Amino acid sequence: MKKKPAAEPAPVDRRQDLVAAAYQQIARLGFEGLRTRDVAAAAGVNVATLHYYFPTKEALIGDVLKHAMQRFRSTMPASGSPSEQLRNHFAGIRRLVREEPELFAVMGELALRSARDPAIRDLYQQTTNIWQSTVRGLLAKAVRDGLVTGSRNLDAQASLVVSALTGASMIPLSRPARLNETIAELERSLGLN
Amino acid sequence: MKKKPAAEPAPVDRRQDLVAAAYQQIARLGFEGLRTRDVAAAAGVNVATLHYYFPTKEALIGDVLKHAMQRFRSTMPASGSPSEQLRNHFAGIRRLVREEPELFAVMGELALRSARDPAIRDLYQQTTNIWQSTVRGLLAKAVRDGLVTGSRNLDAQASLVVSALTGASMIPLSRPARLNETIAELERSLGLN
DNA sequence: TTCTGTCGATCAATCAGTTGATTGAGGCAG
DNA sequence: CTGCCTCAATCAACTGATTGATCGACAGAA
Repeated sequence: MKKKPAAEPAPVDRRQDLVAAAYQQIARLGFEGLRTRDVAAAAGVNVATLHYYFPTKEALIGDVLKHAMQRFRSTMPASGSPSEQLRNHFAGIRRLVREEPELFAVMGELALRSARDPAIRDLYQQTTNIWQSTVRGLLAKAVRDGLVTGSRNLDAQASLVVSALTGASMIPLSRPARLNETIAELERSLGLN
Repeated sequence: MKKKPAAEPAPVDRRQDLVAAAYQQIARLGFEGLRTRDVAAAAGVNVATLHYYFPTKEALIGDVLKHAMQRFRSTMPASGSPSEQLRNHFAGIRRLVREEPELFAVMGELALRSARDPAIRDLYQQTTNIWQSTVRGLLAKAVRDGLVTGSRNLDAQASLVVSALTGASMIPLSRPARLNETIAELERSLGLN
């Protein structure tokens, strides 16, 4: 009665469901509040089933981590002139914060945990390193094309961009407008207007 | 043998010791790894003694929160011209990150937790609101005195400062130089050189 | 039959918080 | 001073609840 065992057209990917459930749980309650039972229940299965797909809780977290990082990389710029790409990147983050705030809650949790957990640190740092050098590369190209008011220090500019976006997206804001203001001022200071 | 019961000049403030122990524990392991027994042991007392001073774990965390926030406010600028105060503020944070990194680990934990815990949210947001408006006030004064290259939007500039410093200090950095670069670029973009 | 997926039941470990007892310092009456 | 009382502070041991993980059973598909 509680489940139709057969004739299910979409065979539901349990693995994916469990990762998604854990992801939501972390977004709402942090790692502190992550319970295997709750994750299993949210995915509509028994705890034992969770352990059928993931040997340990850590293994499940590993998959959540991969999922979050991959999701985050989708904000990386793609096409257009360098300064357009930068503006699109900023707009992409702004949109993602609005439409998918859970991602940044999870990213924040992962960022803090990366200080203690080597497995998380590797993937997290890899992602932010790519981020930083991507921004730096775009700034370099933009300067070369004479599109922005170039500073002498591209590393410093890229660091400011990454720091500001990190701080404004991953940390809960007391001032709701802060993200928009931060991005606006970032664009101004880079001469992207 | 382990303690001189009488004639003790410093009668050890247990309450303070317990808060300090919890503070260090959070800095090292996050809220996830905060165990009342470990805190008590680190303070050299029994769990029951901890509960003698703090009715619950939450009450203990409350005192840790107050301690951390008060500590953080010590970076707030004090004297000098507006632009000097801003530079001093940045230097103060840079120094504190170097000399007392635990504070920012704890601040990061509290910041994330503030999204779920109303008790933490109140104090945390109050602190960041004061921070933001202090920076904004200094920028306003600096512009009035003609000391910096003023932008039209002081709120946006203050938001960038707060976002960038938050992101560069509370989130573990993959790129160690990022904090210095961020501050340097912040000063440049505000015309503080 | 055998393999895959699922579940109810259960275990061992861990945790926050409690209980009852002990210790030592200070007050104070004799 | 001495003996008695009180009380803040402390501890060892326990409780009740929760948690991650495991086991054996069982159903359906191949």
